[in-house]
Amino acid sequence: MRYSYQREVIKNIVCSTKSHPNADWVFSEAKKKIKNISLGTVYRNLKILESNGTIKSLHDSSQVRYDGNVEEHHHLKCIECGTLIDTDIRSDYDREKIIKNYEFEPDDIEFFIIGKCKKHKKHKTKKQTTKKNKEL
Amino acid sequence: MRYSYQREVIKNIVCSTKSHPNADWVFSEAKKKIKNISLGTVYRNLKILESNGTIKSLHDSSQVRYDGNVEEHHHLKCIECGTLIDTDIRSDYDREKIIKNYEFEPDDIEFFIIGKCKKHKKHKTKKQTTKKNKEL
DNA sequence: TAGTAAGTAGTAATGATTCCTATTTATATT
DNA sequence: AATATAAATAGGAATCATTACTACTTACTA
Repeated sequence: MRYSYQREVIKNIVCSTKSHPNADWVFSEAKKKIKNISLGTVYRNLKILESNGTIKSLHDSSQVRYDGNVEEHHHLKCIECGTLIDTDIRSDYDREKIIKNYEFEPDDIEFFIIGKCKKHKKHKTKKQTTKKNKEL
Repeated sequence: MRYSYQREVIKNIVCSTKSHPNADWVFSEAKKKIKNISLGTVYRNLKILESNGTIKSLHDSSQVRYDGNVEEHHHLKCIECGTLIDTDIRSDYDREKIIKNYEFEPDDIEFFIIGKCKKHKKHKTKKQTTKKNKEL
């Protein structure tokens, strides 16, 4: 594959944030470096970088988000604000069983815990419930 | 909520298939019963049925699919054809740890094993490799 | 049986993504 | 270094899933 400055910039943007950006955010960041970069270029290169294994894609409800952290890790997804939070949770499954029972060739997994982040959850956890809170 | 025949038909369509249909397929099935039903009605009612807990939604890369089976179960997703296959795999995580470490209120999980279904995988499993195959 | 608010049909609008094409550019070759 | 050429880009049009809008219809209430 031929070198492209645009691709280099896009890669660096995705790989230097933990914010799981979508194409549009990458586009507006890229414009800061390359004033006339086009949105199509951003989409094309994000796909290339993904098939490269340089970045990963996460399927949000209505859009694709990208992650520069390609180490296996999973996310918490807030139903209120859509925020994706990196976690260190592990998720194992019986790979051999899948191959045998479903004649399926597993390649990767996509695991989200859906719920409410600290900004949007209703109840405090027990740990946070202090005497003061109880008195209210 | 008021009764609606359209919603009833839509519910029955989703709940009587294992094909994880998208809105468009539900629409074309619904038209067989209600000739002038509108696509907007299908979308609106699918959302209502989901927030009801009557059906669940699955986020495909580019569209939303629905599942009338609301029992906890996960899916295999073929990267080649997009097919979703029901499985009996379990996926557990440490709920208390998530609550404590991330101040997150887990509500549900979304777990996909991504790979290739039997129609699209390249290699046969050991189980399927017979003497005959070896001789080819 | 009439009133009314919820639901619908039909269509326009939106938003994310892909496609198209003339132009530019990285790089291999002379 | 100059040239050829295939890959990549910019800019804009097209597509596809989904949502929004609005006048009309209908389930249910009093």
